Amino acid sequence: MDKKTEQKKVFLEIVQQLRQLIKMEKIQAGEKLPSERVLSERLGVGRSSVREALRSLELLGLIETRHGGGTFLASTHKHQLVEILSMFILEDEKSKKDVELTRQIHEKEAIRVISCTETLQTLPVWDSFFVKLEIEGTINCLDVLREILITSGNRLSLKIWFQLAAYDGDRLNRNSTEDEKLQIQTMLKSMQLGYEREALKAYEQWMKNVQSI
Amino acid sequence: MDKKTEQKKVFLEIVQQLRQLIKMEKIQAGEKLPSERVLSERLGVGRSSVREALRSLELLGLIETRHGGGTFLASTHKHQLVEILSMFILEDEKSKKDVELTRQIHEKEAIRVISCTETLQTLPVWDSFFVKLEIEGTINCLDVLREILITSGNRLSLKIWFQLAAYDGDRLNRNSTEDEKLQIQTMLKSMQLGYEREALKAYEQWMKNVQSI
DNA sequence: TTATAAAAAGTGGTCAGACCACTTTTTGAC
DNA sequence: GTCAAAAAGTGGTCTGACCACTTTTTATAA
Repeated sequence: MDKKTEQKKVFLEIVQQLRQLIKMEKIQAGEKLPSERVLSERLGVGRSSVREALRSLELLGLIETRHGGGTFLASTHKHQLVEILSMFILEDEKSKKDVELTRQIHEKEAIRVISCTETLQTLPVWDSFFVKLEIEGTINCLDVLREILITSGNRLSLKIWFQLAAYDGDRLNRNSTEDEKLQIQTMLKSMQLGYEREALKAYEQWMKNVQSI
Repeated sequence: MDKKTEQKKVFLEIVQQLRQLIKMEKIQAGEKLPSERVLSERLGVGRSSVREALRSLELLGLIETRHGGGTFLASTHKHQLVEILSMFILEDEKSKKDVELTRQIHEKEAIRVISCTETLQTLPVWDSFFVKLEIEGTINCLDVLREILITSGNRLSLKIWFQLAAYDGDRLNRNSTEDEKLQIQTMLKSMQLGYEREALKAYEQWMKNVQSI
């Protein structure tokens, strides 16, 4: 017998089933979920149990509920989560640092991958960043990193990065400063030319800059 | 008026109040919380509302509940946020290759960190691995990697690695072959001496070996 | 026909009560 | 003093009810 699953909490199973349902019905971000009453009937459980599962997911920011409107699959998981986490979990600096370091682990690896792959180096998107930097003089830091992660091609790493950026990326979701402009340009140019170590060096300089903000 | 807060979700306020209560009563990790019925009375809300808040905190791993026993404040850092998120992330990410690559991202970074930190290089655990390899001629691959991840000191990275290893690490949870013995020894020795690149090279050779198994 | 307001239906928010399963505490017989 | 039975305490779940709010439908007036 599978003793590990047979004693699982029921409301956790509901969470699982909800995940399955979302997958089966191909519910996209922002779209509506079945109502609580419908869910309780379809899953064969009481409405209160459904609500316990939904409230958990809401606290995680995975769904959004509108009084009288319905329940919706969240487009961006962030809202209360950061608040709750900082309230209970991320109280000590060590945890915050770990989130930042782990996010950077994925960013550095993406830079390495791109610097070692010619087909990724020559993508037009990097040039478009240069153009934007020259014309507007600045660029959204998070946009640059997101593009790097996307380009690197590891979708799982990208998903993890999204989660980490949701906690830690506030300092990055802004336009770059004058100092950063140079570091970003150096990093992108090195990446394009396949200079892995130079790209990483410029990235680390950039991140030092970010820390002081 | 503070219109932003006056319309907040009630169950979120209960979460807040619970936190206050924990602080006020100086409830330590592992200690018991008031029962659901008592809480609903003290907070002036229905028991189901209390439960919705408690279930949310349980999903985050901040509290533990024992059927018939009570609700207890979880010991710190036992939160299963990563586990929950990985449930949602890994569920629809079927690419085994991405899981493997991402797991290796974390392993490589851990090797880098140790190779650059003298206090980590000189830990006796590495020597114990050498002794075990010489006496028994083999060692559990997963044990070596786990120790590396633990030693690197990034608890979040470690948590993510555990999840990835649970999906992908079956091939690693075994004793090393004769070929691998050399690669592991080279990797560990290079790490001890601070030879980052050599350690990574040996690691990558090792992983190539793993793939063919 | 179109526009608008009223009514109805749908949905989340909350509460109260009931019953079950399990654990802890108390009781009482030995 | 021991130990088993009974009682009390507690979490787990379901049902039904009512409220507040939103969306849809319907009815009325322009």
